[in-house]
Amino acid sequence: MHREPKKKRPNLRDVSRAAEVSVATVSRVLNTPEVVNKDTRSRVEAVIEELGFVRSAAAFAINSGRTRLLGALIPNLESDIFSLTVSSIEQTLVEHGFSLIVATTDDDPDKEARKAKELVDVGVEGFFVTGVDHSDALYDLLRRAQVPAVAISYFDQDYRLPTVGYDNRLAAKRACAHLIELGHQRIAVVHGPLTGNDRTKARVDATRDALSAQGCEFFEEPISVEGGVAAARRALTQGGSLDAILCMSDPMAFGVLHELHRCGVSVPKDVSVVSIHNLPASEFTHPPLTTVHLPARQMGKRAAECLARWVEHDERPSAICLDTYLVQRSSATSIGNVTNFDAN
Amino acid sequence: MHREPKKKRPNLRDVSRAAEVSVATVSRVLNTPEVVNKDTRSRVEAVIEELGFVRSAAAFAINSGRTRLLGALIPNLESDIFSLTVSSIEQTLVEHGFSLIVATTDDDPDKEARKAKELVDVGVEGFFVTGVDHSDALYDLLRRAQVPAVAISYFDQDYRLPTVGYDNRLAAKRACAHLIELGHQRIAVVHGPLTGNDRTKARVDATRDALSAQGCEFFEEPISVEGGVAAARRALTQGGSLDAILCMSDPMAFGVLHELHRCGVSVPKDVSVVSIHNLPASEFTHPPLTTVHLPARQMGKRAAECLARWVEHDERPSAICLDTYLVQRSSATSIGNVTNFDAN
DNA sequence: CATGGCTATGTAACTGGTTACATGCATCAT
DNA sequence: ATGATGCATGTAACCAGTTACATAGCCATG
Repeated sequence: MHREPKKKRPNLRDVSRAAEVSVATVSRVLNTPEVVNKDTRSRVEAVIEELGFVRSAAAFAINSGRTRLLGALIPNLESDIFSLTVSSIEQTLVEHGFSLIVATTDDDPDKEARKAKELVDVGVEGFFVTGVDHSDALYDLLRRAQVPAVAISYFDQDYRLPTVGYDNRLAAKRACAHLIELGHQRIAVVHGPLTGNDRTKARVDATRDALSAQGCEFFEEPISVEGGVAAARRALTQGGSLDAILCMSDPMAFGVLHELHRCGVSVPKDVSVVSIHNLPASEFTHPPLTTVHLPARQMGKRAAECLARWVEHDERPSAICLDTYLVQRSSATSIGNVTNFDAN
Repeated sequence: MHREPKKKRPNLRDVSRAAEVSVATVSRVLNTPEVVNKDTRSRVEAVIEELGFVRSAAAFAINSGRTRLLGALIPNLESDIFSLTVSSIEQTLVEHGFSLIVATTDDDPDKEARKAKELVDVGVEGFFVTGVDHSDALYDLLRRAQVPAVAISYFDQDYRLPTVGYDNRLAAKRACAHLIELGHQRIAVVHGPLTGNDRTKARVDATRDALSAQGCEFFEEPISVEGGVAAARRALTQGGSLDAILCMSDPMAFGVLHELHRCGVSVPKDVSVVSIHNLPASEFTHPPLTTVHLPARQMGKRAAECLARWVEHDERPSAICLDTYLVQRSSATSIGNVTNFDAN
């Protein structure tokens, strides 16, 4: 009763009939109002208003070949790691007149390929994918559907898709360099799963190289605060004595800090903690976290601009590498007043 | 050169020609393969594969009237408050074969109406909106476009749209009741902007009622960790002596805890802190945060199910109220050993 | 052998818009 | 009076699919 009987949505023909003009004229009122006579136009507009006409997106798309839809394939939305980027992508795309479909993949290439297929099926004109490890099915789809895609969170000049991201190896190296500079020798490296996550892989690889002269042990747990707690617990018990903990991702560092505090380990006095990401929350941990800044928002913006331009003007973008830099706060300090010998 | 000349995507007619069958047969292979002869089918499938045919989403949509797209209008994605819900919505929708377009509104009803228009223009079959304060333009659009919409993060049995959420007033009352029970008298209430945010409004209203017997002062800052820091600073300086701080949202509580710690105020010994939301991070603050749990994930799931069913089976859902409950951790304690008189 | 039913396929209309081209008509210079 | 120009509008084809209906071939039944 408070909901009218839901009659069929009126279409262009209905409007043209009611306004006693041709469909072409109605279409013109919609698309190029300036070419139609003022009186006719207002009459048509009145009818459109009266009938509550809304143009069918599908019919528009079938003619223009444009859906103004882009899709983002991201591991998840629950962590700030990606929600910041997605947020930035969405805000930037609006300026270019695109809407964004989000699809989560759980870092599973097969799931990613399936979701990509669904995105194509609903008509996206382009994609964002995360990282550079993807299933053949995805590449195949991109080729067949001729849909542009840019890869984010990673930089690789030579990758088959344009990448917009940062050098994950370098980011890890910056963190390592800082720890080395501070004189740390026994370092626990806390990281997320290596399968399906090329970002983590690259960082862990670079870390292994950079810390080859130091003693370091690796602890793998899920990328989450809980994961950080678990890793810290393991590092504390089985890891013997530690100078520092290096986290490959801020959420894990939050967990590490929490667990160290709970165990009465003082940061940075007893153990230094350094991480990678510089999420907004990292400024407000106890103590504030020293971490390598990854420009998540900027990356979203740049990637969105690239893909928008690619789709609109058919200009394939070239790879973009964004800067990372260490943000020194107070969770890491020199091994300090006690034995501060350095090997070389 | 590494990118083929981008010839036009093959269509149904191209396939039918190459396979020497009619368009109807190709269409049948796509939609009801069981009715077509095995040999014919495999021949057509081979051609589809060979030509790299992908069916046009727009053409499919124009016939079926189905786009399988839903839209979510949410204030922002940067905070866990919404990203948890959106994540849950997305995961649930996949099971129903829908894709999700996200659009952020910054709690601005006009921006929301504009984005809603864009969503309709790209063809969504349904909406999620946040809260119950919206512009007339939005309601008008929903009516004209005949697009179902459910409102989340809020419960109101009598609202014009079905709501799937929780009782924000009750959530605030639970927090207040806890503080009263613990004997707190001088309470600073930290909250986000009241304009355009009905959730905050409802909570602040309920708090004002519940704490009418206590002394309480209100501090408005942006809903963010920084906002919490700013609010705590103001509360500490201009607020005189305080028993407790009640935060209307966890991110603000994180800032409050941080600032109190920085100022050497011990929680909960000197000041108790209670909040509303129970974000995943709330378990890992210092000290762990006592907060009223709002079922963000569950809400996303339920809302997604409602809207999916509404769109598919034309069953308008009725409002759903999810439970909230206090999670006691260690940021709030009885006013305790010192003067613990209660008025009634 | 005609009839009926079944299966597999084709023809053409239809979805709801856009748009190339045609037309009608007023204005203006010749 | 005549043709050129330009504006406003209409007609019908077209986009890429789906689908109602028609048809053709085959086998079984009476």
